[in-house]
Amino acid sequence: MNIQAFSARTGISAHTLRYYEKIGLLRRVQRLPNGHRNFSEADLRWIEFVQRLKDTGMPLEQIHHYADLREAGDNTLAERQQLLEDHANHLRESIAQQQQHLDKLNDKIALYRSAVKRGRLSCPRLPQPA
Amino acid sequence: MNIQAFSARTGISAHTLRYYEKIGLLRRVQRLPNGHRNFSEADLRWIEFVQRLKDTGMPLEQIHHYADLREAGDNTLAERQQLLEDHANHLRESIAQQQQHLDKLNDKIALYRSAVKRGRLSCPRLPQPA
DNA sequence: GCTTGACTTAGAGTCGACTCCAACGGCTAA
DNA sequence: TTAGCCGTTGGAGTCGACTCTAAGTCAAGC
Repeated sequence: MNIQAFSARTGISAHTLRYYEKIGLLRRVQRLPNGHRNFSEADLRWIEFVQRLKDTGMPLEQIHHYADLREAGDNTLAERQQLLEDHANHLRESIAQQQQHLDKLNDKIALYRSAVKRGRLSCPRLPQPA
Repeated sequence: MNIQAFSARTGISAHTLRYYEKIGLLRRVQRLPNGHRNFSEADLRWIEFVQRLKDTGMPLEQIHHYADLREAGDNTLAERQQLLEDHANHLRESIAQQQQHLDKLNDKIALYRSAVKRGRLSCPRLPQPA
């Protein structure tokens, strides 16, 4: 798979893919005799996992660390598991927080809905004069 | 409330508060005769709302736009409502997406759990030789 | 009167994550 | 054989959001 095809399948720009290889998120990408990258299905599975970590807020540096562990072999399994569990815990908390934010936002929207009907936002403390 | 007290109550650094005022997220902050800022309870409520928008992924530029609308008065109520509803919809989708990511992550962690017991990650296709 | 410390400003620097640029190579089609 | 692509590289530039620095003001305490 050349870089354009891989870009199309991952939704990551060719620029960014080269950048990821440069900083070590993608490693040992095969090359054709002319020097062009030749991405594999394994690269695809890996980059999809990288995307998941990134999309859930893990910094590239930490993903890089995970890649280091992965490269180091089976004696880093426990550390990788720990890393993923910590990340999953953060994610759980973050989702709960976002849900709270959403609830509050919906409260505010409800205020706006009735305010738009009245044409003003402020809610007077006292009944309007007759 | 001086900038330190306001910083303590919001969790936003004094640096960042000045920055927010500079870029127009905080407006018409009162000053003491010596030029020091004197934040009000209304400033507090506003900045907490700003934090909520920011924490849910709204760029400062869009929050700035909301501040513009707010400043323009009651004839922007409908537009503000729309902006918040759009944002709430994005947030809803984002939460669903994050939840999916979490589920997949948990699947992977489950794999790791059993892998750590075995001491290797790969799952052989065939039963082990006797 | 002098130091200390919190505050002020404009503007520069940092950081993470891209994003682009210039200069080049190799393949194909006219 | 030359034009037009697609690919390569190192390195520079951009962007959002801070974060810090330098130089200054001002009030309180010793």
